[in-house]
Amino acid sequence: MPLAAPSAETLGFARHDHNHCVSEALEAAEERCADAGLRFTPVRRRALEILLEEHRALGAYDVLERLQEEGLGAQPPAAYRALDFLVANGFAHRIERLNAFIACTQPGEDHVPAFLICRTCGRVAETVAMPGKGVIEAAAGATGFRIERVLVEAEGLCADCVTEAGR
Amino acid sequence: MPLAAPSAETLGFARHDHNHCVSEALEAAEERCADAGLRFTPVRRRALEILLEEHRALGAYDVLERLQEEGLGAQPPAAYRALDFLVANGFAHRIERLNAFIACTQPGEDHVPAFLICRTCGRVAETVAMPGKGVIEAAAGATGFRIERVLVEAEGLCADCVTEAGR
DNA sequence: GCTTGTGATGTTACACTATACCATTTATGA
DNA sequence: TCATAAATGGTATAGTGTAACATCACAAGC
Repeated sequence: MPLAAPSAETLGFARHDHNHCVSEALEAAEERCADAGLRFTPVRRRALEILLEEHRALGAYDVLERLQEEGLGAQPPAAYRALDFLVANGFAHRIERLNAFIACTQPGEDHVPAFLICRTCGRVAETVAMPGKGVIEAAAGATGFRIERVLVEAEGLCADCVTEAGR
Repeated sequence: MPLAAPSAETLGFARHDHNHCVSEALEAAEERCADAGLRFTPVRRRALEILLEEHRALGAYDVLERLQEEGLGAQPPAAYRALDFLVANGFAHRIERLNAFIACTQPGEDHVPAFLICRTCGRVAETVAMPGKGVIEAAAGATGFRIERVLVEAEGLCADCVTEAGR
């Protein structure tokens, strides 16, 4: 990520103050866990921080590797447990297409997340599936299917990579 | 699948003549391959047939197991190659949520498939994401992201399992 | 303070999913 | 018929995920 200003990186695909974005998200998570009576343990906190550090999806083993460097859990279950906690409580999402995880950019709000995955640079942006579940609800309703969770993932090229490819 | 009539099963979640549904799909595939100059080899044909036999998503190793029984390829690559061919040419879809494959119920037509996955009985129905890619296009457009493929998968309970659970 | 129960963590071992790589065969067109 | 590309056969291994059990830490109640 070649950028001039040290603290300006890309959120999803838009510029923003990343340091601030990370610390703020961590504090918010801390607070929400306290309110909800959830234990925001060191491994969980660090796992979230690792995910927040980049707007890419990281594999469980990528996260594990970094946790290991700091003596926080050495085996796969450690990473999976922390990640499962984050996903279950809305602090992170699992990107099925990539078998990977990414920090949620709008935790706390109840939403149907949708992801834009750049197949070239690997960056991922989270947005919201516009009409919510509406997309598929009609079809589901007709057959009596009760939707509990919807997963929307789009694959393609981000603006930067489109430009790159156009040259 | 406890059903009275032998040839009536469930397409997605709706009743239909399954034998007919299988043979028709196979013939259609045969024809489309001939037209497109694709080679519909025995392994590929049989792999599609295996998928068509049930309206569930089968793992690559499930398919492999059945292929082995008939001497059509013994190693994982055999199954993955056949499945990749089917997916690449629109005869089947990959369900990311399940790391599994399912026969396409509307081959030939250009569509954005959406799946209803019952988390209890494992059956999967294919429908169409109503406003097509529209769901996510707005957000994508704003950031200059160029969508190439959209994946929509809903998880929940099918009508039968809702009834079951309600008891 | 002690106990006790619950949830979190540590650890081993293994199951499942997927692909890189190279050899061989088969079909197709020049 | 030969050259080429595509398909298949096969080995080995990489990558992803979890079951099962032991242990530990913490908070609630005695």
